[in-house]
Amino acid sequence: MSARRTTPPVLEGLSIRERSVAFEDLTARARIREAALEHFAREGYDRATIRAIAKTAGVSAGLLRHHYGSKEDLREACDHYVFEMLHRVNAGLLADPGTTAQTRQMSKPFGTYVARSLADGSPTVGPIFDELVTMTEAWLARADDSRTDTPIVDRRVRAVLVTAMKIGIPLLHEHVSRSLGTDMFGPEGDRLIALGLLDIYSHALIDDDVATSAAAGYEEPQR
Amino acid sequence: MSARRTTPPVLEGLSIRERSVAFEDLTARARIREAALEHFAREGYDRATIRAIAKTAGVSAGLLRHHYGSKEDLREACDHYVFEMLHRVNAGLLADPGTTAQTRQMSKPFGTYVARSLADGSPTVGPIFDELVTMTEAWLARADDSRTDTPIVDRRVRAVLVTAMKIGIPLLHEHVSRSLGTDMFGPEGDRLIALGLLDIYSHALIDDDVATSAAAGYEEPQR
DNA sequence: TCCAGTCCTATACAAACGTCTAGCAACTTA
DNA sequence: TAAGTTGCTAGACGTTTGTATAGGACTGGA
Repeated sequence: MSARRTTPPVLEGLSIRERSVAFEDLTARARIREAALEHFAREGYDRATIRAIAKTAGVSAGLLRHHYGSKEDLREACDHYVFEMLHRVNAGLLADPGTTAQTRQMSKPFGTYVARSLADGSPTVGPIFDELVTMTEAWLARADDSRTDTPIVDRRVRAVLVTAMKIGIPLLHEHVSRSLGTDMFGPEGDRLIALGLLDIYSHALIDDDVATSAAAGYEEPQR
Repeated sequence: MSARRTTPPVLEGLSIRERSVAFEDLTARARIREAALEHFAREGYDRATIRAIAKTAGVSAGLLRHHYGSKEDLREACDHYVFEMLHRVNAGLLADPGTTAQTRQMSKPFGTYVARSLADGSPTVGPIFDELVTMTEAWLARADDSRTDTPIVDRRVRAVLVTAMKIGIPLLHEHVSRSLGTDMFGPEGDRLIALGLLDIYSHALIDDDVATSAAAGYEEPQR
């Protein structure tokens, strides 16, 4: 297939479903992993079944066990895979921050998987959350520079909250899409969300004096 | 038990676990409901089992079925119960907005249940999300009044995002608590989060011009 | 006293699940 | 050619799950 390559160089060899390489051309082992990522992200770890994943991958349930051992081992393999993928995406973004919109689109399936895994309580995704918090913290540092007053709580705390909040959106994709009137993973929903987040992040949602007076009630433990 | 009543009048007859009435004094039917709320909120619908809920309630699995029919019916009963509770809390807050800190604490178990149900895809909690969005929308209206520029997206869209983000925090309570170094449902974590949210909501996180330039890339569909 | 209804337990059942074993076919290596 | 390794399927096993049924204990009214 020599069609014009639409994959940005940053994501070379990263995603599968969205790239030019066909799903059927993958090895069975890779197909199982892709199918597992899909099922885990969409249905969660518990609802997803070995047999359904195997069926999506076009193999038997026995082969899945042959390659990955157990369901828990399969999840760990997916976690490590996504972990490495996100690192590569991140490194690529640092080197070439131009193609943000496209990479956003490409890394989306990984994002939903991470979000779902975090909510499901996967034992190995904790470091990913911590890393996202650290990235947010560095991002918040810039905002704190152009700020006159002193924040009432540590930057780390705010980074944790912003990170968790951001992940909440794909976690509630069903209700977000319904309320938006369009699929939030589609191009229209994606645009709405991106613009909405930019607007929210660039404006204060409550008055400063209202916030400080409300914060006063929390400064000392309530009786 | 004639100890000083700590329950604010707003929540009269609302929560159970945190009130003076003992869990053992409830009818079996109520104990089952309370146990189900606890298990569904903590473990999610799939991981929670009929038998475990019955054991927590101190009854047999058969009695659970006798009172509630099926697991799905039990979930619906919990949904409707929480739905009504939140309405009463909301009505009470409108009538007497003074005891916000305490009511926050009291309505927290319901909040985590709603959050988990929304993420689990419960069929009957959709309206709750829509209602929360509407409340957020009214709340955003005040912020829009004291604003000079025109928002780039509809207020409804921003309300949806803010609502989903807020719910994301209890959904990721495990990682939030770990990153915070303290249980986010404890008094210390609760204070940190309340203050953190106030700080975040009362300040812009990115510069306005940066946002507008970034938004420009989304105004027209990318090629 | 009898009877009907309610509350409750114990046990059984069918389905679905993760896991395991046996075995076949193709390819590689000695 | 023989033996070993790898990729793969089919089927069975034991457990757990939601659900169903039979029956006991208690209560209130006729």
